Amino acid sequence: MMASKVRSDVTMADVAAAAGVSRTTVSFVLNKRQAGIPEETRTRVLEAVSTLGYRPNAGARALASQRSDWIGLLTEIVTAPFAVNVIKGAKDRAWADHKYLLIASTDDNVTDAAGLADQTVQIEKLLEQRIEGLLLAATWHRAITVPDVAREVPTVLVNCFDAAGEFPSIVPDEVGGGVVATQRLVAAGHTRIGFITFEDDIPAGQGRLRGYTRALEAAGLPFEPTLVTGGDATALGGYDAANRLLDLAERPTALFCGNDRMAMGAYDAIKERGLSIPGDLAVTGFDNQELVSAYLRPALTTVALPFEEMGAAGVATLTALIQGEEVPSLQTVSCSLLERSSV
Amino acid sequence: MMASKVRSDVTMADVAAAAGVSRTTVSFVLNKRQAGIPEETRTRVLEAVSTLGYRPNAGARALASQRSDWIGLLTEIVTAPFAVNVIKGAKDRAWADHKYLLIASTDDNVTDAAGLADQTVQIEKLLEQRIEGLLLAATWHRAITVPDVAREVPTVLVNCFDAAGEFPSIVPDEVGGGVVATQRLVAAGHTRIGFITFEDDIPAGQGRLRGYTRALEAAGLPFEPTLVTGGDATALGGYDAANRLLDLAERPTALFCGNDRMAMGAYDAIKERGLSIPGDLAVTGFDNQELVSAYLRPALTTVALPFEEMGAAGVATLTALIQGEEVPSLQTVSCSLLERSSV
DNA sequence: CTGTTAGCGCCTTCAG
DNA sequence: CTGAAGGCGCTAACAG
Repeated sequence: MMASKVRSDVTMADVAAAAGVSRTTVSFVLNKRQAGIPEETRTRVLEAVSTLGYRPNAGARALASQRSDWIGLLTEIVTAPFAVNVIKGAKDRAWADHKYLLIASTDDNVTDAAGLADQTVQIEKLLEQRIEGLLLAATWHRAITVPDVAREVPTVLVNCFDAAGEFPSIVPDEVGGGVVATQRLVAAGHTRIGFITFEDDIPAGQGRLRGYTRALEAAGLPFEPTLVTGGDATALGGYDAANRLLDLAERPTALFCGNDRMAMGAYDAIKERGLSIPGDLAVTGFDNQELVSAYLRPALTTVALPFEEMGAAGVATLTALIQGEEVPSLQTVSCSLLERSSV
Repeated sequence: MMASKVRSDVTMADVAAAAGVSRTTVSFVLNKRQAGIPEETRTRVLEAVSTLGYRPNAGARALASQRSDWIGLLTEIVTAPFAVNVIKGAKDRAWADHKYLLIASTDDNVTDAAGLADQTVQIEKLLEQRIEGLLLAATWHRAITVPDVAREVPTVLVNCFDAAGEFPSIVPDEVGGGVVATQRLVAAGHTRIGFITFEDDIPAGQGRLRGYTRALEAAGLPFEPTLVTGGDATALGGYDAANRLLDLAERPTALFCGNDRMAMGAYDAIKERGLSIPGDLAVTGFDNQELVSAYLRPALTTVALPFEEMGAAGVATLTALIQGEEVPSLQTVSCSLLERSSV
């Protein structure tokens, strides 16, 4: 099997010739730059464009106009696929602004030198394409080290932030998410609510815990340290932590799990004791990793991370930055509750 | 917060001036086109490049050389994130060939008109960047409708195929995967192996079933229709199907589940009966959706779909096609068994 | 081995 | 309202 058709090579000059006008005129009608071009000329040009199958050459346009309309997006997509919605949000918002996304990806959740080097190379490639701005997106909310080259162009951080606070960033409202997850349980009448947190000290853990305590406080419920226990962020970690909570003399009637994977493990612990969800124990998760939460039985009520919105906000912020506007250094996007059947 | 640094604007002429040579010479050392340039000149140029922070302008280069070195990749990544490894494979292979990936994404598993239109627009944008070839990647193995514009440039299909067989395509070896998943169970000594298939008639279902029957045959085991049952491709579908199999008078001692989500449901059905995995029932899945398979308890032995390899094969095939070589119209990439703890 | 000379396809003043 | 002319940054013959 071989390649069939070759790309036509019609240029603007061809269109001009076919329409019997100058290249300037063609450029004007295509870019809607000049107001008063006779309708008749306009349609003649447009017809020539479509019959010849003319397609503007983005590279040439960028060269001449010194504007590429490209925005670069570097993401660690490969390692934590569920964050791809950032791409969707960014892409849609960019298109609406007549900007286009150049997506590059990194292999790793880099903190090490090799990863930084890889990122640098990727960004350089993006820079060679003369992107007007750069979006750096992480798969999980955390502090990152921004490669130096990123400074060559306006840069916005999505789902992450730099320790120095040098770059504008967009992050999820972990605290607010913790509040809604807990409130849902409170609303269902629970007063002894366990919280399974991460043993690692990460922004998600800190924020969600704070949300939990705030919601308790707002509801006039006491905070009991024994109801909070940590584990690693996996199903096994959740299983162990849930068992600890279920072993309590006065065991909780509801569990707020730090993430969906831990909730997956908690389900096992609960079911093993012959307890039912949500009858004996109500459960809420966090992250809405659909592969997990939607297919658990019963389906898990959880809090969705606003990846799509963060992607869109990233582009909007970047666009403003490119135009020299002032932008907030930290934006927080709220997380919403997804009601399913575990409460 | 505002944008800080502006991108420098050093051009090749600047480098030439700084190094005291002509632009041609700079171009030669940068592109390694001319063999015998004095080491001394070379280093002088390279130094100028780095002190000035020169960065080649890809657009200008493409314009002059009529080669963009870009390959377009259109994927439905957003809807089925786990297939992102296609990107990784494609990217790595492309970089090795000094080609770069321009990634675009579609919102939907399109078969409808709106989706096709969206794809068309995306491809056109890619074409304006003068990509030299196009990769169309699907998230699940199936027949797709290729937008007409794709014909303007060499195109290869990844994890999908067109009904007319007009485009070269790369697909997973579902049959082979079905064979290894079944064989693993046979190797563990099982002789009554149930198979949970998809009720929808899709390539994955057909292939995996064929693999199951072949493996049985190769092992000299009888094929019993009652041991094969279908359901929809979700945890619930797997749960129901597993229950049906477990209700059999002479129940199977092993279950090959059509995919990991169904295996997730099967686990529930098994555990509810107080049966243990793999003690009472061994289980294999398919797809290796890590969020599920790695975190199930016990971790699921499953078959991994070769996304990364398919991405790489796609780029390799496309590169050949671009160079006018003959390529096979259908390539099948083998699926490998991932041993965990459920057998 | 290095410099000169043309464009690549498009945009953009500036005249007409 | 439309055309002519120059140039964006780079590559590629072709001389020297």
